[in-house]
Amino acid sequence: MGEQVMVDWSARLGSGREFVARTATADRVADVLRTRIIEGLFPPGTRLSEEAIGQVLGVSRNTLREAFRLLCHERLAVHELNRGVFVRVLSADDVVDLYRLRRLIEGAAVRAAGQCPPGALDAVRAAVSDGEHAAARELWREAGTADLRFHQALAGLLGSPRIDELMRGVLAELRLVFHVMPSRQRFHQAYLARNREICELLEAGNVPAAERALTVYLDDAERELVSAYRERDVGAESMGEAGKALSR
Amino acid sequence: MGEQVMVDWSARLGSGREFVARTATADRVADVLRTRIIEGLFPPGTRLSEEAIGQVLGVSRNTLREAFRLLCHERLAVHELNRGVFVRVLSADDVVDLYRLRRLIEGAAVRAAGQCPPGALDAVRAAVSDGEHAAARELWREAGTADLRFHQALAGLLGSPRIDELMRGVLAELRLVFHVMPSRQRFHQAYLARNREICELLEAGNVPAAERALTVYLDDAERELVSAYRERDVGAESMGEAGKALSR
DNA sequence: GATGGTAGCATTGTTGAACAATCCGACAAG
DNA sequence: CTTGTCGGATTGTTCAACAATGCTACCATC
Repeated sequence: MGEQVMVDWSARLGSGREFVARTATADRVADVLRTRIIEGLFPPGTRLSEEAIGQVLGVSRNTLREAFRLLCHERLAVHELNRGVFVRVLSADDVVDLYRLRRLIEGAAVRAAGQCPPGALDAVRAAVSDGEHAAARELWREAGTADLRFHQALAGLLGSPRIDELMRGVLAELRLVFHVMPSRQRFHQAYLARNREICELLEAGNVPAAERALTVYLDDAERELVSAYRERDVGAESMGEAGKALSR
Repeated sequence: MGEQVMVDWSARLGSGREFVARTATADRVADVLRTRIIEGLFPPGTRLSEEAIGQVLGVSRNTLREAFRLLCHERLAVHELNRGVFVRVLSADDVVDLYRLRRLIEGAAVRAAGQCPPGALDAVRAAVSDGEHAAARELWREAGTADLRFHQALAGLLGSPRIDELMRGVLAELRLVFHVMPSRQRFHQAYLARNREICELLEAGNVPAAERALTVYLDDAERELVSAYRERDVGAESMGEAGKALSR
């Protein structure tokens, strides 16, 4: 008899558990570094010195190394033995692969939007209008994050925790790509209108049209990024090709 | 003049780079623990003691902790603050989520098999016959790994490094699920014939039929695993429900 | 008998120092 | 211009120490 209420308690208390349970320092350090990397304070290629960062953040080298491992596992950094960890610098191939994943995930999400419960699109709609408001006030940084949150919400339609985290990782990697591009503010702004279009098509239940719009969106974005890479590469042909190949 | 041959050298040497570069001990430790976990030597729920394992493997606690972080990030273990790390014990919800991911990945892979270059199905075909040979000789362990390799090869048709690694993680988690099931040998064996069917349909270019067969395959497997969980859960209701819920 | 406190022990969290191994740049020699 | 070589700087790894936390058993109280 009392059984039911106890289960009820535990279910509601469980949601607050991650609040009471403080996180380990290594996790917090990883969080800090992750945001620093994503926000561009550490440009791709930057070396993350154990001693320097450890001193600034006030943590020991051992703890810091645990955090580095996590970042490397998330592909935000790379670990070269006896040389240290560096902020990841992505190649054009990486961009292609990332958009392959996006097509897979977001495409499935749009197709699944048909049999979603009402209210599932709330987060999507909110991200769209947030982006527009930010753009109207010329807050380009906010507009960019809103753009990414739109696609995160899109992936969320699948209702899968693993896909949510996968998408988080994909978008984090993508932000690394954006930093290579000049003026990423304009880049995001150009796509805000398309976000609204996709959102409205979904609300109207027109899944095929939404899927087509999404495909065009992703194809255009990928093309733009890859061509930006091509231009940048021909501009940096000062170093010998052989040395470049060996350095990877 | 000599430029061309140098580029040639570097391209071929680059493939051997990961051979010469020894891996760090933390990575090797993580490898060992990973195989121990997925082979079932450490059953789900087992606590991984820092001192005990560190002593056996001859590594220091700090190095071991780096390895633990990796395993937690791969979802093969969970880290509870001030309590240690435990081999992950998956819930029925996890099974559902994992099969959602499998449907997404493998479904896309089968659909992409149409425009794959000839020879792309070689790995798939090899996994199928390996599994049959192993089953014929009643090597159930080998048959099980061949089954998983079949699906890994299927995902490989997408030609995406990230999806390959994602699939590796998904299958590793699933092996954790299999250990909960009694007699996982029989489980895999029953699906070997379906693997051949899917493979032959793909070789014949009949993509829609292959996709249907795959869907049935995944639905059946998921149903079987989830029902096994349900049975196990009602059998283990000796412990209070509230306590069980809070322990997560 | 059930609840609540408390002391002790084992384990984890984190740090700092230490030493070996490795990389990198500079500089000299052919 | 290439090839050794040397020294400084950084990473790889271990060890020892201490604080913080969790667990268990025991005891007291109602």
